[in-house]
Amino acid sequence: MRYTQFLIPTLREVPADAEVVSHQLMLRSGMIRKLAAGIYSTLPLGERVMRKTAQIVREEMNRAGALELTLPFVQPAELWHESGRWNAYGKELLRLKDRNEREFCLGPTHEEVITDVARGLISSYKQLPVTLYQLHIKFRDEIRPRFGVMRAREFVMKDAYSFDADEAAAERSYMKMYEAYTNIFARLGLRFRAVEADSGPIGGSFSHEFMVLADTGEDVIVTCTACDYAANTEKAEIRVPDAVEAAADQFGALARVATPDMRTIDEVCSFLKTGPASVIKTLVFDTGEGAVVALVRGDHDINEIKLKNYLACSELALADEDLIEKVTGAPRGFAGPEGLSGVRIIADYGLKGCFNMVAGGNERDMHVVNLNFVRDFNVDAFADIRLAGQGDACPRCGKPLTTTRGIEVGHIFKLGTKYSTSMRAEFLDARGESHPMVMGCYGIGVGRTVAAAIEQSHDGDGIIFPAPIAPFTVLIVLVNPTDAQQHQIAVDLYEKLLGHGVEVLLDDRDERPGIKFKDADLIGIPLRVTVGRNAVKDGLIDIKWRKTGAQAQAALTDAVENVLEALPNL
RNA sequence: CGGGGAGUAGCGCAGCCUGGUAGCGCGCAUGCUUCGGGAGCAUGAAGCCGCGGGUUCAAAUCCCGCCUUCCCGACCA
Repeated sequence: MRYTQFLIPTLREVPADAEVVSHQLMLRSGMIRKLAAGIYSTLPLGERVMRKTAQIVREEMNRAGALELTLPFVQPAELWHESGRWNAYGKELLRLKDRNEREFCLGPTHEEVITDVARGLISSYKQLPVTLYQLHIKFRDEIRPRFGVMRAREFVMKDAYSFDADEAAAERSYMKMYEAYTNIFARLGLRFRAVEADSGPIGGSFSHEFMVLADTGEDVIVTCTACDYAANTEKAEIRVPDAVEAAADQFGALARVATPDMRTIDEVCSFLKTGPASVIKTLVFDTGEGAVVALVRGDHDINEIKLKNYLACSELALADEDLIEKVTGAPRGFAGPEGLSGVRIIADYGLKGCFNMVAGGNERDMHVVNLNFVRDFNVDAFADIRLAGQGDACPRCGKPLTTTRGIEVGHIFKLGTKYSTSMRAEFLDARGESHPMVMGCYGIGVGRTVAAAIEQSHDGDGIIFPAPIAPFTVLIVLVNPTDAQQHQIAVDLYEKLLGHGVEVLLDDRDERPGIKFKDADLIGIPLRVTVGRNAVKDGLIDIKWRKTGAQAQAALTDAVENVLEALPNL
């Protein structure tokens, strides 16, 4: 491709509304342009990157035996009523009506449609297993789109769905996808990690997220320093500590102290000259069907997902001021476990064995000190309800966990029969009995993967594309296109490389060299070849590696060979 | 939805407080010079000052309402 015949509208300045690096660089390099919040056009350069990424995904899905198809983007409400998600999905589902007032939605995911397809086509165990996938657009009306294509409302996704005759077979399909995903992200040249994840409202027995490791990631993941345990903090378990019950003779005398206007753990701690580990954080939650009180140590954070799973409730939110007051008799900031009645109290394991604690006094401007379990208050249960973090014990081996940040680029779920049951997607087994198909679903955000790659691989000058997804492999900078000799040399090289099947971009613009070099760095093509006065004078070209900054000179006569040799190691 | 910013040329911004012919830098077009890391000079095109209402002789500027957008939070495969 000749630069003058392509369209790469690079920006010198950083667009004001781009915060994260990948977003800035995708705008500056001319890959994307914003149309509306969370809605982007993909420009020719970005399109090449997206397609390369998608193609790798496609190849690995095919290799795993999955079959590509395309499902409708606009979906009738009836299907969503069948699965029960028309009401359950919330405002993220963009609903619309056609000219006859029939209700539709834009597909945020395609379980309903694929299940409908499967029940129409599959009727016998002989047709199973089958995994179907597509690469196309999703729309989710996110509460807050942000970070460019990382959290867009409209985005390209690969979504796959497996159908099996039984649990064991479904697990094999799941493992196949797990392997395919591992291959995909490895081929894309990303540093990533598969982690155990919460399966969320979709349900199902287990789930893994594929995380690209990057400091700017939205998700925090914990990994074990000793074994291979890794999980999203939403899910990460904490080993139940060996409880050492405090002896009663260590208990101090329970006392109430005035703590005027001190509502936060920090305020109370500095006032009472103690540390947050000696405080019981008392949180009131609204489950929609009554309040629940959760207790965690002051230096710990509640994990609402764990609490929600433990309580097995469908809704869970921090209580508002009114409910707090109803439950504790005090305004926010003075809740404590002592003297509460008529409400379930769940305490985190981290509080086991703690004694002489500080907690709210359930009265305005009052806290209690030397509060002790059993003597002063009781709980309904101890459970693992806090967020795992640096130094917590690994649930598998007990060694310390460490935290890193990641960007979720893929997620695989074992769905079970949730959709096949509600939508009656059934097949006949060898004995003629009817069963719901056992399903799995598997997603990869293509745009997000590209953004994650950039997030993970860039420098102050611009993008450093991993070679497998680079829009071009080689960029020839023709320093002075008005010099006929230079021009001829560059075009010769360009055509020879094209002849070898190399994806080459020839920068034949009549621009100053500085502009060309800056743009070259910005758009991040792995290998740069400079044809300038040295080529005319001495028959030499310069080769520069974008990733390492390494440079080499080559004789014109060996140029093609030298470039070809460099390609496998990009 | 709560809190906080911002909407003025393609991009980045000033002007607004104190009302009076809409500016700067980059980019774009043309010409000359230049040409191995974002050149110089000259000339030029380009604006519904987010939208609607109000105050005023006069509104980018003051007042009211709305929209959009970004950030933090809540939420979220």
